[in-house]
Amino acid sequence: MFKKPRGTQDILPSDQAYWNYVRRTARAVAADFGYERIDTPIIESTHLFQRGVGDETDIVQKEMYTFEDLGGDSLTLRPEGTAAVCRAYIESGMQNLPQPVRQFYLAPMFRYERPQAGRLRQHNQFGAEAIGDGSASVDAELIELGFAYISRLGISDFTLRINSIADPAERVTYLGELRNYFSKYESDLPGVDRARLERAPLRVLDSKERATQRLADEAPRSVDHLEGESRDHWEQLLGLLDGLKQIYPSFDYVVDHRLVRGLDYYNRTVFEFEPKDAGGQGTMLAGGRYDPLIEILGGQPTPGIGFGSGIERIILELKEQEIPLPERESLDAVIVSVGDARSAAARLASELRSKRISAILAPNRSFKAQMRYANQVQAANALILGERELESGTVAVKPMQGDDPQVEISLESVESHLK
RNA sequence: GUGGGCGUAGUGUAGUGGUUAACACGUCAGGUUGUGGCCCUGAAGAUCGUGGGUUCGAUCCCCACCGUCCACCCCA
Repeated sequence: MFKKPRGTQDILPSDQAYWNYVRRTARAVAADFGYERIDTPIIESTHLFQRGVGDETDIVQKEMYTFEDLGGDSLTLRPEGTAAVCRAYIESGMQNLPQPVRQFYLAPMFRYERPQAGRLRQHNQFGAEAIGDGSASVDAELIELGFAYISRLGISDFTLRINSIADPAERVTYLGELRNYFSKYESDLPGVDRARLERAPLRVLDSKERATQRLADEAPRSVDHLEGESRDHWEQLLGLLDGLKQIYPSFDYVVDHRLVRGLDYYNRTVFEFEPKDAGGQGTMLAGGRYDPLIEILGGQPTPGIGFGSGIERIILELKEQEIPLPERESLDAVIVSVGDARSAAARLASELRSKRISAILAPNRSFKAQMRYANQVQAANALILGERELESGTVAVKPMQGDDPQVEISLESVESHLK
């Protein structure tokens, strides 16, 4: 028997209501903020991710679905959305559009990871990117967008954490201090963190080890190393976020000096939304500023900021919080036929559909079974067509949901009756 | 990639080293002649994840693989 590849999922009809709800909400919120949709290819040149995401990152080093096509080019199933959106920005000359260019995407991402709940090899992201404006108001806008999205979905009890990881130049000095600090306690550090200290000192900050966490709380803070513009930027952002509290009563944030991000291209603002009772793979939405990226990819120096949000994780949280979905679309009519009225029933079904009334034929079974079927599929009405109705040119309309009585109406008026 | 738990009909579970693997839900049929939802009866549906091994004999014991879940790693 064939099975779906490891870490992939069928989104069955029974789950589509969640997907529709989330995607609809994402599109609506994006529209409110003036973000327009962009779709980029599922495959990109491998080089784009090596350059954009960062050659040293885990994503590039060990999680990409990379293959050589028949022409000998190395292609990769996109592991994240930002690099491709930036590529499109450069390639399509979007610097000639009014800045910033606001775009969003709803798209599948691929990473060769070990699956877990909330961690898949193919997952879908709602992402938003604002490119071409480096001011703090854009940072606040993206954070507000993320907040609005999650809130409008009905999710509550989540935390927004923010931090600034400074500009690359400032980070050099900061990283030095950080390394010094942790080196003093090297003997107290668990093995994993000693290794991290060498490879990615920032990562030591968000270690899961208790001992490290205590040390990390007292570690030098990147926000204390901000200078000039990046300091102003940070302070403006905090002011803007405080302003959001006036407008959205439930808006709140915490500055978390241990928040870092895994992708190389981030600078300054980073942020993350996660459920309060977050388990291992809890992060619902995360992003940050990536001012160096466009230039790294060969464009003019252009600031940018964005976030990605895993739809599967959002849906897990919707289920966790038992958030009711808007009513799902149901059939207007199931047509039940008695005796040899079946072809007339088929014709009636077609006529209704041509008038955009949803209608299906009950399966060719006993009358009782057909009625049961109409009930099972939760149709609004059963339309009964038998010899009696054929003779009088009518159809019996039986409402299936409430206790309204069955009525007999002429074939011609069925359409208006159901509408 | 590391460590650990789990893997029995569509779903959720029970069960045993030895003839026909159980229950619930779901599905289908029937409970007479044209009316669903409740109820009753019956039926179909499982090579007990896959492949090896131990044994006279394995769904049950052992190993490997696959899948899934948890923690790490990483990240959305």
